[in-house]
Amino acid sequence: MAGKVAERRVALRVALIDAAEAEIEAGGLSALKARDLAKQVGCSIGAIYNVFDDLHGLVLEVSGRTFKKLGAAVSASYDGTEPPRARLILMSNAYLYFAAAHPRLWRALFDVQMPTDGPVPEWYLTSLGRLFANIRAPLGELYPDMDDDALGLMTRAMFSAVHGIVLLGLENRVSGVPAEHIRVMIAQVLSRIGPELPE
Amino acid sequence: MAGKVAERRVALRVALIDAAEAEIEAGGLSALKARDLAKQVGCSIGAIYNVFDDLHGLVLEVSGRTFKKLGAAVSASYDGTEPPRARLILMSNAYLYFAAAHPRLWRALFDVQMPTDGPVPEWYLTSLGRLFANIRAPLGELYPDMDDDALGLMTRAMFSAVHGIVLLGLENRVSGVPAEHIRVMIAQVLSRIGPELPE
DNA sequence: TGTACATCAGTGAACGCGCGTTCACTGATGTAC
DNA sequence: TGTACATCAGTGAACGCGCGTTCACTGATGTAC
Repeated sequence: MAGKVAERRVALRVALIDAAEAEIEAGGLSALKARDLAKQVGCSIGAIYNVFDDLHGLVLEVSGRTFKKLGAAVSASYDGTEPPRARLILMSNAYLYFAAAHPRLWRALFDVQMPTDGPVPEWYLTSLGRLFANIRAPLGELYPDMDDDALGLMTRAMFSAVHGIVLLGLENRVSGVPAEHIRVMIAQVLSRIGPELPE
Repeated sequence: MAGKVAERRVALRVALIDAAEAEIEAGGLSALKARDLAKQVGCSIGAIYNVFDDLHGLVLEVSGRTFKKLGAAVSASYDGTEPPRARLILMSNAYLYFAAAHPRLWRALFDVQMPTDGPVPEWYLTSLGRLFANIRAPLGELYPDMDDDALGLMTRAMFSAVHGIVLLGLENRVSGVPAEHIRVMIAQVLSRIGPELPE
């Protein structure tokens, strides 16, 4: 049974990621404490550092997981038969509901300090790329004459716009409102996105 | 000269606010340290607490100032004769340029912890109200049949959308791009905001 | 199968650092007479 | 104007706390023979 130790290592890793996720979901990134994690999974503080380089590695692991779930939620929100504008709205609503259901995990996605040396990790770019591809397709249908660069910018613009509406909508500060209102705001903007208008 | 002491108090307050602003502009909210401030204005650490309850009060003061400047920049960006869509774009660009010129002060605006008891301070609501009024007017021209509630939501939606585009655009993470590209993204979205479209 | 040894997971007290805030003290400023 | 006193701005060393991370030690697991 050469694997008994290795198995335990893996189990500890998973347990720690689970615990970190729960911790972040409950109190946000800043609520993640080594001592709490150790208590929650029933190991010593030192054991964490046998399995992770530091807490930050743990946070990245949680964020990777969150991003995958978010991508899955968005992908599952449409079936591809909808007209493009409707599809954009469906995806945006999926984004909104995910963010509303897991506000702190979602926030953590944008608050994690990315490693400063070898830039943004691979899983991040992959997940982001997948998300953007989902948005780009209907925009391509909507604007068949747009060239690739413009479409790329438009994709980022649409994502950012929806993100902004969800972000400020979920905060109490600027315009904290019920999710239903946020849904309306998204629809207000997206359902008015048409061909370019003069003036 | 009953005022000599009082004058010094005021001068110290102002110097501290100036120093805090410089500190935040240079390194973000988290770079604000009591020791640095004291060194910068040439007073002792304790003197800060003679004039402010705590560092947080100082941060609020800086944020109030930033918000005023931001509002002034947006207000100055149009003269009211432009067609509404063009005016929205002018204001958005002013917002973008302010954020790009003072990214950390601007970020601090959204990151300051608001007092938990008596909610958001008065200056914040006033500044925000003024900003929203600027946006609401052209939207009202654009959608004369919209009722007040819908116009309110639309105002928040437009602000949030532009905010999102600027926010993610200025970050290196999701879609860090030169300001010129961000300008294009804003225009792409805003110049397509028209009447509601079927489907 | 049994024994001796090596490895490394596991432990948690202790280290180290950053940093906001306090507090006992001092001396300049202002007031009373 | 001069003197005695009170106030309070100003000082900076020290407190206190949180918290990530280390490290010397232990004991279970796996390996060699």
